[in-house]
Amino acid sequence: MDDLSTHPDPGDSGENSSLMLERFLPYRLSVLSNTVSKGIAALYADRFGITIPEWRALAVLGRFGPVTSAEICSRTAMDKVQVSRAIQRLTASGMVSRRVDPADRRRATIAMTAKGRGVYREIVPLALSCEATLLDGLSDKERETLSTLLDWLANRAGEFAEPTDEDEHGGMD
Amino acid sequence: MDDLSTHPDPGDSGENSSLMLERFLPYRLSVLSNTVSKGIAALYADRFGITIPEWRALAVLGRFGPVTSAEICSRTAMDKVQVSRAIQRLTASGMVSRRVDPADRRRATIAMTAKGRGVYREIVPLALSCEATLLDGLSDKERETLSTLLDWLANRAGEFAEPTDEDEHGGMD
DNA sequence: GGAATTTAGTTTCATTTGAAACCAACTGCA
DNA sequence: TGCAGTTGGTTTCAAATGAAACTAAATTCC
Repeated sequence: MDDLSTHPDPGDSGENSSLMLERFLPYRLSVLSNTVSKGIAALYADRFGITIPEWRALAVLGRFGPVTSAEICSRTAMDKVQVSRAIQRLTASGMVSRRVDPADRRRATIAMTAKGRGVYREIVPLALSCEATLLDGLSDKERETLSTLLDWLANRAGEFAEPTDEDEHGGMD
Repeated sequence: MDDLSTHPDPGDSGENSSLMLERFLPYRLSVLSNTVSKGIAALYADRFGITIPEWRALAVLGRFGPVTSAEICSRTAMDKVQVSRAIQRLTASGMVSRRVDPADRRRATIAMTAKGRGVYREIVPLALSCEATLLDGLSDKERETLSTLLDWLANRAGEFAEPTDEDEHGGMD
């Protein structure tokens, strides 16, 4: 009874005429993701005064060290405007510093400050414990299955989001 | 290699010091959900000129017939402002009609118009086919597992989103 | 060398969103 | 009655967002 079929009544004459929103995969993903994101956003906001885009940028910096905005873009699935604004805020709050690359003066290298590293080191365990809470009670096997399924969906979604290109003029951004 | 552990290096001295964003569950959910939602939103927008909140409202109306705004809220996980605006747009585009309940003149009953029903009947199969595309290639067993896991996560997320009440003054809305 | 193009990142502007205030109608209940 | 809450739903206002325009630097191609 816990399946993924989205029809209310099985004896539903041939063509699909109704739909159970609450079983509809895109809807469920959206609600789940929003619930999780809001919870986490609230946590980050009132404990560290940062938003999710800022956290994502920090996460990249924490793992890969000083990088350019462009690298943050590609590693966080955020667009360049979001990243630009996140960096602005992080700079304003003294978590990161920007220094123009002398070799290519359009680029700037973003690095965490001591303060940024401090916050980062505080957030990481918190983030991990959120994740752990979410997963608590699932076996390793189940977690692996979940992970595999999510990757699967992400791939499929990626495909059908970009309409195979070819008729579309440019790329995305 | 496709597990859900979010650490980069296993030999990571005791306390968690780094995190792989791209394996972090909340992040993955967010990216996945956004990809799916954007794809669908684009589809609905240029084929029917409606947004996702409007689609959700139609989905409820299509399955449960005339209902109040409040019922749309509770069945779509949208808040009353979103619903109010969705109904406004749907009314403007002639998809639904509102009639004030004479018994309680604050309430209004929302019903689909013939036009709304037409659109609804067109969207449903399209929505289902999107979902089918996403799931295409998964066995029934896998789909069921996915569904179960999503429900699980949704429950856990629901818990940790509302901080057990008790210290929080009001509820949420 | 220098005009035309591309690239990195920011800013502008119009729209979307959310929270809180609000309004109007209903429900106690004194 | 009649006035202190509630409740259903809308409006207002400020902040978040996204698309497109823009700036400045680098690169390409004559």
